[in-house]
Amino acid sequence: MDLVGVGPEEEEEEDEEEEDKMDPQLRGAAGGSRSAVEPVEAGRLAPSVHGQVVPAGSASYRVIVHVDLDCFYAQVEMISHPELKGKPLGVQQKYLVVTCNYEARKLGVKKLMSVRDAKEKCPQLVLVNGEDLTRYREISYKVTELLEEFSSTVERLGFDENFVDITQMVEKRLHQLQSDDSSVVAVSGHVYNNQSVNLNDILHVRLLIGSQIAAEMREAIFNQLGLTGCAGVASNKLLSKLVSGTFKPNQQTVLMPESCQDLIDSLDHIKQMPGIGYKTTKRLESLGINSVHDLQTFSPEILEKELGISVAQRIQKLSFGEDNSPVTPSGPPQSFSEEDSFKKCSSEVDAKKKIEELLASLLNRVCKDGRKPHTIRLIIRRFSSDRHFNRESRQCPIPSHVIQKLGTGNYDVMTPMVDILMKLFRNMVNVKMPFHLTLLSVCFSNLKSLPTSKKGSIEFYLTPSSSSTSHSGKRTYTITSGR
DNA sequence: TGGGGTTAT
DNA sequence: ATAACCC
Repeated sequence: MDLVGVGPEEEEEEDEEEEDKMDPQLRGAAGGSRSAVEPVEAGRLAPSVHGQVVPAGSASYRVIVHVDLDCFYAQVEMISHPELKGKPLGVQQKYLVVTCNYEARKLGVKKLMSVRDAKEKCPQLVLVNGEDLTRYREISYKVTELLEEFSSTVERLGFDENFVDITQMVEKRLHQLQSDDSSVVAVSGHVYNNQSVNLNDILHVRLLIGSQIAAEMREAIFNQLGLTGCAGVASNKLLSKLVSGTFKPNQQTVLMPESCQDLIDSLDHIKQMPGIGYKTTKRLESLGINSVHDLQTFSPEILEKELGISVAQRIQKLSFGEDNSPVTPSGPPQSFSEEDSFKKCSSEVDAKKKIEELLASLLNRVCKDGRKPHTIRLIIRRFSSDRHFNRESRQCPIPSHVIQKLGTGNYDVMTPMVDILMKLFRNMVNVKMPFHLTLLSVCFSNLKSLPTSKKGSIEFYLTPSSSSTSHSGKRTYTITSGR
């Protein structure tokens, strides 16, 4: 029989339900007798797939996985403070609970709830301060680096999400399967909509292999870093992201192409479509567009006139589940920033103190990175009833003599930097008039690697010998006087 | 609403 | 420099 389904009679779903009720942290702490990921359920690869040649057009068919860590900050805090495990835990920034563990969610705490509301809902809630992102950032990059071992094409989205393009890895495994006669194909985790899987369909087989790779990724993240998360496997970023959230904590889901329409129909408002933000939602609503179906069927011409051709075409494609944007490798960060918000800052002296704090942390970070920033920016938020839209910034190049001093602990780099920042400050804020700021932020950008030229390094004075590589793989050199 | 990030204009 | 998007 060529059709191999993932039927409800197979025990996968029941297994998932039990896992859902378990605390992933407790399970991890219990001695690791269980895997972090769901069991695999196997079916024989259809004979017809064995000899199947990869169709020419399928080069454009990608396999993307979206990995989404469960309540990331709360997980990091529970790893740092194991005594908090099992208790309802919230991570606090100023007077907000920015995220919380599942114990707290069961008791009614939501993300971005005010501390007052959260304590009211859940008096036993334990709160830890999460304003210092250092540990979160470190662990976040460890996750990305782990995923980069699977495929170098990893794109970060925030601290807790990654997209990985595994098309090539899937192709490789597919060829192995096709040349190996005893091959067996299994799905790992859920199939969206419980759709039956057709092992004669090469796209289905690719996605199943993708589900296995996703399981391996989650297993590696759990084993090496002690973190649990969800994964979604699909043919593009949009769909992989949407499908990763369908079974929630610590589970994974694969989307077969036939269920694409059902997945996007499951959104009950355009606001939930990644890529359609606050502003665009407001403008779409004013056009009477509220549902994904509204957007699908709306006149493209009118939409283009209203939003511009770029946004209009992009979001209308999104409404059909189409997203051709590539997974763009994030690499090292493009900028470093530190910010602090507060009730009130209304004097230049006060601002200078806060700016010095932000700068000191930033210099530390930039020193560890090794690259040098060539641009510095100061961002402020003035007191206003409209909290959202109200940031201003000034930036300028960092003078080269200051750049040179970065990373060398010898000279004081604080003083010239603070001078620059205070000039930017006075450029934005008339300090002779009363002012009321509620946020200050300093950002380093335009990061450049140290001069890659060998000039000044020992290699500049050496020249590769004619038999340029030895058996050990090391270069051999003869001494020259420099070039 | 926090404390971050990105790309496009 | 700002505006939009993401978490």
